[in-house]
Amino acid sequence: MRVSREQATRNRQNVIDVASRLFREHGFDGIGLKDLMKSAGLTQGAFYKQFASKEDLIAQASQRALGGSTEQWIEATEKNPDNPLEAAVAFYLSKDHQEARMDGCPIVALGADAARQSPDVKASFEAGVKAHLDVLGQMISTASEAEREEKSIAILSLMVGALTLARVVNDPEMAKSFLDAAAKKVREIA
Amino acid sequence: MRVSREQATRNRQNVIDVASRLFREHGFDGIGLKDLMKSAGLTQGAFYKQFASKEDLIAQASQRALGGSTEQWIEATEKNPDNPLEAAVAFYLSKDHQEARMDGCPIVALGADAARQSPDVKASFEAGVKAHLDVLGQMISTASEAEREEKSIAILSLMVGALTLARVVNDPEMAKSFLDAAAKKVREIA
DNA sequence: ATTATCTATAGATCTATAGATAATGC
DNA sequence: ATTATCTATAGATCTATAGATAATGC
Repeated sequence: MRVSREQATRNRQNVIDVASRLFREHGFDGIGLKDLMKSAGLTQGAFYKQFASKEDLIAQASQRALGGSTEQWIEATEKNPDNPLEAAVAFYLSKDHQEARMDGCPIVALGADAARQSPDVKASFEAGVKAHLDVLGQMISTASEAEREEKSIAILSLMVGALTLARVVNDPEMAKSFLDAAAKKVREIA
Repeated sequence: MRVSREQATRNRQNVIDVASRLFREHGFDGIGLKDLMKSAGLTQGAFYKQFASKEDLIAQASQRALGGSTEQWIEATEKNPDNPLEAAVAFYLSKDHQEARMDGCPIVALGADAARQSPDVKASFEAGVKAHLDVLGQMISTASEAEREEKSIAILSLMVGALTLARVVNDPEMAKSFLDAAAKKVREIA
């Protein structure tokens, strides 16, 4: 039954990956450790050798999710170096992203949940939001540093808010109008 | 034990009110029916004579919360008829609102939760979001109807996103910078 | 007679722990 | 000898239901 330390590390990383996706899909309270470990190909009993508590996993999975999200922004930048912001808008404010909660932005998928969590979990989100703002800041050409920061905050807020609104309504056309209106304003701000 | 029909109606309304607040505080999955009914001064056994299921209450409490939120926007308008948008910004993008999850905007407090719920619950949110946009639209002086709608969407998105970001970080100064940057951009958009 | 609420409970699920097992790593 | 994972379980909590109770409303 015992596996090598290397395999145990891989297992732990896999649990964090799986959790970062399942939490985004079902919320922190919407998925239990039994189902979560099963999705990672293990049983519930293996959990507590790897993590101190469910909250510990929540903090680590949040960090992982935010890191992956920052990575997505950077990839968008690299895909279109001449107009990185346009590339970011195209992926973030898209129907695909709206429907792909499990692989999408964790700030939107788990923002309301995170606001109720411990400082440890919020620390994961704080670091992730900072990283997002840094990446966004590099996409903006502006005069002063203060203006760069303000614009980054406004653009991230606009995009997070629009995707949130798009996901809480039933009507697909209304959702699209939220994403489109936000995209237009992002371009005006930048 | 039995109470009058009038009292039963009052009890049901009270349960919906209490739920609309406790759900915002703890999330739909973060509070059980036992604690919820206890907070309303009843026992769990009384629940199913009043509601078909927990999901039924979630839909009704969401509708109540969104309605109350729209009401807050209208009150802000009435408090400062000369500059209603400034009044709305002052209450929505404030430290008080950031800290008052239980009585604040349900789109921010429950947006991520609502995205995972049934069409019935999303219908409550959709109607509420529409009402918010209508109230916001009346605060904006603009040339065309299309522009009014786009601006309303952008402003609501910006405010929802900024409050979400403010609530997921630990650092109070960072939170304040999110609210302030959003307030500045809302003024520029309107 | 009806019914709003109560107490009690069924059956499922939750987090966390205990002890067994078997492979690793010294 | 150590330990990663397993099965099994404790104890709490979850949604939902059943049956008793007592006040309403006909």
